[in-house]
Amino acid sequence: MARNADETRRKLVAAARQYFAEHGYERTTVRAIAAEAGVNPALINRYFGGKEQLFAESVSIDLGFPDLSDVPRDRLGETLVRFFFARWEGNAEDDLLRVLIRTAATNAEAAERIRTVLAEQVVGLVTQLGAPGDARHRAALVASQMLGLAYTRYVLGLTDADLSRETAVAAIGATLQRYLLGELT
Amino acid sequence: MARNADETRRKLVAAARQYFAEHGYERTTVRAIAAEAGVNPALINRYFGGKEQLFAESVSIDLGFPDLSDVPRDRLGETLVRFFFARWEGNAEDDLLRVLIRTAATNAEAAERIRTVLAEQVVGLVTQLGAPGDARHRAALVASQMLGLAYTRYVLGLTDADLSRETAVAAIGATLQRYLLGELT
DNA sequence: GTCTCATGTAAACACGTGTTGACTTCGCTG
DNA sequence: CAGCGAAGTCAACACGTGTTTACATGAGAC
Repeated sequence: MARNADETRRKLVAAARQYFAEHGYERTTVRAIAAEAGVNPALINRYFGGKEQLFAESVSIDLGFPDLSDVPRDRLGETLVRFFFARWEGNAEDDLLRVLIRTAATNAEAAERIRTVLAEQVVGLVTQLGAPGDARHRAALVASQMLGLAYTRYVLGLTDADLSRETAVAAIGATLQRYLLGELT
Repeated sequence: MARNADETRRKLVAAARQYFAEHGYERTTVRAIAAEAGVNPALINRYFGGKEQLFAESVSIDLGFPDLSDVPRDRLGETLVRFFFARWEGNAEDDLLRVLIRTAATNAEAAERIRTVLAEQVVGLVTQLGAPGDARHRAALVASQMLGLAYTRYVLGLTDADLSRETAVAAIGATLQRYLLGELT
């Protein structure tokens, strides 16, 4: 057994993300996480203080919006949808967004996290674009469409057969375009 | 103690819907349901066979789309959004849709239920409207937007301050209109 | 009124959970 | 190489869960 505290912590966080993403907070057990990490369950308490803290530490999130300054303003919506598809399907199973969407359904802290992300990052993006009207409203609209797409795809499990990638990019891109910059009346 | 099996079953189902809607499947306990119903926990097993079956029996769902035949075709989207707002905010706390959205996050059976509802009722509606292209795609788009709205409102807890009712009706109504009947390219 | 059986009660069971504390073992420092 | 502290192990604990079982009791039939 190689003894290295940092490595062990890293392995635990990785395993935690995977399990939390797949099963949500309640249904994942510390024993399963520890097993996946190849580590003793007691070490979760030693290093993180408990399941709750491991969750908090594992699920930090940054949407990491790309630089949109050189994107034509009339293609922002499409770009955003493509960006999210790429992000979601880049890392296979441990995406933090998925953890939160799944977990927020029954965990108040996770829901609060998402709200914070929306308030800080999405509202920020919208404000930066300088569209007329209430930036919060526009941000909430964008969130409702994007979280809905994420929910149907990654929680319900709808596939390309139900909604092909190209159709989604085109149709939802147009929607986001309007939510970001268009007329809302 | 009034002894009436049917009444007891009814009380249990009502309490179950409330708790499942509020906390999801995993976090609600049969003891809590029984307490809310003012009934002995053992009766859940006597009458339903267990927690799983009580859940299944409590959460049956029918979207109950209104008759849309006399709605002008260019106002279908708006009508649909208004319908959903009315439906969601009609019954205060025991809405079955909320149960499912929350629970599907970690419960495979609930996710399957929603998929069935979409496949049968939403695809049915779209087909009936006779729009060009793949009805499944259009239905999935509608679902992504409506479930996203439900998720941000009733799971994340965004309020009218984040997205006013009128803005939602107008903006999302226009989106649904396009998803139902418009050009998707 | 009494008998009977569905209805309701109470306690315990079996199990899985997160967590803890005492112990062992490795790796480094002198 | 010896000693010591950090890293890891093991077993048990305390608790909450869904469920079952044996028992009490009320309501309706005759």
